[in-house]
Amino acid sequence: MRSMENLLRKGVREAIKNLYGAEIEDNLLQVQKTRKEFPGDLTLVVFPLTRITRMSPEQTAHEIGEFLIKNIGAVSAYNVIKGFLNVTIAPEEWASKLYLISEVSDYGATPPGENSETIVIEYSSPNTNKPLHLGHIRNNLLGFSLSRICEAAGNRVIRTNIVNDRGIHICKSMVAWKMFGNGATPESVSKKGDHFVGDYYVLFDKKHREQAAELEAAGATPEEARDNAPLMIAARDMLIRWEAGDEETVKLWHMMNSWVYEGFDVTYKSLGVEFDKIYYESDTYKLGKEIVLQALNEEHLIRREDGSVWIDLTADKLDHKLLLRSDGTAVYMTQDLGTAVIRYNDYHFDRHIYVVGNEQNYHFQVLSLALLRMGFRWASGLHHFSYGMVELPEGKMKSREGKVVDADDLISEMTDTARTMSQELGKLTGYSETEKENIYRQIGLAALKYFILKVDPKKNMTFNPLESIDFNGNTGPFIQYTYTRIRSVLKKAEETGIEWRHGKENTITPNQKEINVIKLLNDFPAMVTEAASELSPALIANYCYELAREFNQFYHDYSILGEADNGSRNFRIRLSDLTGRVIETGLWLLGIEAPERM
RNA sequence: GGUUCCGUAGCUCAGUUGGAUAGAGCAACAGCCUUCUAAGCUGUGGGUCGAGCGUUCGAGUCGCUCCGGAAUCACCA
Repeated sequence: MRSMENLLRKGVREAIKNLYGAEIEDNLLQVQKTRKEFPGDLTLVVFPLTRITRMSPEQTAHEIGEFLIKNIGAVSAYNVIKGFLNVTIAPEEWASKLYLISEVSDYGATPPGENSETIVIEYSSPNTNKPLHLGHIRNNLLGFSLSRICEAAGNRVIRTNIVNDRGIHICKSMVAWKMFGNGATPESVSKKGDHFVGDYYVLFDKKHREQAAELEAAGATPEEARDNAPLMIAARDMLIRWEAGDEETVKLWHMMNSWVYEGFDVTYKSLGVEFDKIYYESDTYKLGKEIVLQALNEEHLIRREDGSVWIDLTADKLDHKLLLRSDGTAVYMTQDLGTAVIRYNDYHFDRHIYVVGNEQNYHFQVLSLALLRMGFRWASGLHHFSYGMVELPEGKMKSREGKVVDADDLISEMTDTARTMSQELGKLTGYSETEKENIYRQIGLAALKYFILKVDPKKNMTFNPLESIDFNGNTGPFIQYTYTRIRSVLKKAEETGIEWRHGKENTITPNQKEINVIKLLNDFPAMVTEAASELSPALIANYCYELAREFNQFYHDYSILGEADNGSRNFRIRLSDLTGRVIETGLWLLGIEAPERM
């Protein structure tokens, strides 16, 4: 549509010049799509022009309309309603538009060029003490989709993950395993490694609360009880030994982390997300400390009497923020400083996008400012992609209390639902069980992914585990279904030996349903660009839905292969083919697979 | 209390730099399969866009003030 809009803009510009002898500013030239209730394709908002024309909006619109009809070939009709000039583009123009864009290879994607940016995207960032849950799913899907969208918009993208593999929370599951595990392993109890370790994290919390309750009953304050419970002492003790490099502790840490990684790999694989480079906090926190100490020497920071190191951000309306503890150990911020510097040295990125929940808005404000203050100018390219939380009807998810929607469980439930539905419909005859299972998986995941990605990332979303995610209507499977219909038509066309690609009839006058689809197809490249600049997978998701819906109407009202006129039939096949390709690309940008049949 | 974000149909969500009579899906009801896949298509009902004031020819969209919800403001990550 953009190219058509530009055509109209140019025409209006000429009209104003010829009729009123005036040049017009861009912001007064408002061209938009015509709303469905009104006849026409594009609408010029005339109100802003009346200042120049010195006539009523209606009169202005009529004069410009007349001029367009006479001078712009593509414009076939116009009408005026109030201050709106609705312009109809000749159906033949849409037809030739389709021929044009259907010949473009990788339609919608821009290859990297001179002006391409290098963008590092960090997402996922799990803790290695518990399995992934629905919140992580949102993070992973957003991050992965963003990476593909940025790539399609012509950027070089590096997908990274920072694994939070050290700290007191990791030690908690280690302590619990050591004390209550009796040497069990994921293999010995046949449990996925991340779930296995996560169970000990939950167990730690349970036992710790029991101990704290005992201490409280014996007269301790709640804080004392929490801090002095034997398990908590053991965890802190283990952290100190870990930082000191104690051999036995480090060995245990390696072993338990490797269990978790094996589990994560399975989940990442079934979610279909990937990374180019994985960073570990245990590798980056030391550099963070060095950077802070160096900046301290250069007088960017403040050292208090107790030895702790701070940055003063009151000038930026923030607070004083701790960068190193009084005992010299690192905090969360310290390691993020280190990670950012390592990444810049690795990739010299133009932009660095952190896909992290909105609970950490403050943290990332501080991170950028702190780096800038320390003289790292590239830190202006840091961007916190802040997304909303996924909540349960009863509130926030809590791993420690086991109140979570587990990622693996949810994925397999989605597959189960897809299997049940598909078997009821019974359309997969001729496929092997393996092929069928793969399709169930694709459909189930599509439902889940679309459900999450269609929502504006900024907004918190509620997930009710009791209400299943839909497979009909505005859903991922609906879009996939449209794709399979198209594939089915194209396959049949091929089997029948129709050579539709050679047809380039210029005599086609498309009907309204066809035009509606072409308009949307024509929008696709602009949608990808916009989704990249807005960082919004939701734009792509909603676009795909709209396209699928529009195509289904066309599909319902007209026969494609049954069309008697060969030119018209070939045109419809071409339309279907491009729609299929755009849907496939659109879904790909969302990380959703497009099955041939379902 | 400070800062940031959110509030649109019973539910889940769209709504482009301000533009026309605020749109989808789910749920409810009524239709459409001897024709390319009915996970589809068509129709009906459902709204003081949290409230008010302001800016404007024009406000769901911008500004201000309230109301409601969330996050954050740790020598936790």
